[in-house]
Amino acid sequence: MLEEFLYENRRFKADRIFECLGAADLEMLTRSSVTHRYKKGEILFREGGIPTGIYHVKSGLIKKYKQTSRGGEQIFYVCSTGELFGYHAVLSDEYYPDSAATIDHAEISFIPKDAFLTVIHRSNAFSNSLLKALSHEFSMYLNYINNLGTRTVRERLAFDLLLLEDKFNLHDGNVTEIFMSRTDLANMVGTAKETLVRVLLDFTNAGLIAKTDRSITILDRVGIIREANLRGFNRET
Amino acid sequence: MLEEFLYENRRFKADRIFECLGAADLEMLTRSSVTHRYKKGEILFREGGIPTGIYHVKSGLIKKYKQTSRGGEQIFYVCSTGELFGYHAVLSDEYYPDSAATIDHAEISFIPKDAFLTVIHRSNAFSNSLLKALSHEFSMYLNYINNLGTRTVRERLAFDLLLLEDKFNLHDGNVTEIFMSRTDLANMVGTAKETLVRVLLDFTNAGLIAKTDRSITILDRVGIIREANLRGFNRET
DNA sequence: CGGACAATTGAAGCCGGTCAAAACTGGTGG
DNA sequence: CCACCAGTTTTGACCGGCTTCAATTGTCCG
Repeated sequence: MLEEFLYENRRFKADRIFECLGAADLEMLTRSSVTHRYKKGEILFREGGIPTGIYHVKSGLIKKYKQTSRGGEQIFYVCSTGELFGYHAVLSDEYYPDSAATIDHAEISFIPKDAFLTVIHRSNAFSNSLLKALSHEFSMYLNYINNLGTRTVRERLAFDLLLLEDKFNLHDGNVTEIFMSRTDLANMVGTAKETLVRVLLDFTNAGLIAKTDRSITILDRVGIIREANLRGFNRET
Repeated sequence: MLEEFLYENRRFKADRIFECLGAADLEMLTRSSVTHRYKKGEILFREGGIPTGIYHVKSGLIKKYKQTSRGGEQIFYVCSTGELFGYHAVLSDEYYPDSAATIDHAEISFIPKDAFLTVIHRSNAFSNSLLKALSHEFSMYLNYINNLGTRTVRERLAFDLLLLEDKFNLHDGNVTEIFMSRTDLANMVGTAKETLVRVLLDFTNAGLIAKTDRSITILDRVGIIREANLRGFNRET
């Protein structure tokens, strides 16, 4: 049931979305795309900016966030290898409603807006595939909202650690170290840095995790799941 | 800027979505739809249920909500006249991720899944129109998440009152009374009934609103906007 | 070896949740 | 028409999770 939930938290895997495309369309996309390397903390786009294309994560993690009134940032999603992002604004033909930045070194492809839209207008199958994917995404955000509105910091942190472990795991099957600054993690959980640190200490003392300054490793997965208190989270028949 | 935000909070207006349809497709939808009257509190569909079609609000208000772990409900959207709902689950071909119930008496049309999907597969223009609408919806939910995660109960309540006034206003241009139970309102703001009542009292004492038991009227719109503290809410250049 | 930044710890205070009980409302049947 | 009941709204009191402010320690890097 946790696995099921983590699955729900993966958005557009490019492979899956693109697989309904014919060879010509697929080539058009790949041919017009450009790949770049980014350093930690580079901003790909900002709230209010004009979208010019969509992004495809080759490696690394990307945080999607929104500015808060007090100057902080609220991270509401983390993209990992294979995921697409930045497509909402292109599709709705509006300004970006959020910002995106790298959490760490990353390699990202950029597909220009025109190519993307052309393919959409050409292929109804692609449109429908996107529709399905977008609709699915909603249930994910609903869970997020539920999470944010009804759970304690402790529960949310436990949950986010599981989620991040999953995201970081995608690189290779063995390492389960979570590299993320305390600030980013706090912004993701939706709490103050100080509170985050204290709960992390709790978890460490309870033997649930180990933290080596800039990385966190889950030692007792079952224990963390217990802390996340996922009862009644998803649809329970 | 508030207006702009309220605009963002309107989802699928059926008229706008359907206007790209040809006569044949449009007729197929209207012909196969059925309209019913519902009493207050009737449930249209539940979390985990199997979707069989989409809904179109003729009159009345509908709450969309998710069950919380402690048996409460978290309202994350209110549909008013003209809006469509229940389409996400149909599009993504999954179980309902949320529930929908009437807030008051309502009249609602039901369009069977098959008819809806047939039209989608037939019309690329319709698919693309939906894509655009769905994508737009995301920015709305992002704002909602931002709201929930970073603002006080007081601010959220003020904001939700403005939003509800807008929703209730759709019936006719003059009345701006908000009919909603304290419980529903609390669930919408994301707080306890008791807290909600206290803040409402505050607002009343400050002359911002008037409450006659089951209804609330905004007296000082500017004052409420100030309480909502919308600075830096949306994209600010 | 500093200097800047990140992480940690401490202490105080408030927002908001929870529990419990009273006041009020509308609806119902005698 | 009135008394009563069930559900909702309101008020009161208490407590605890989190935020905030401030200061200290730790760490990376030029």
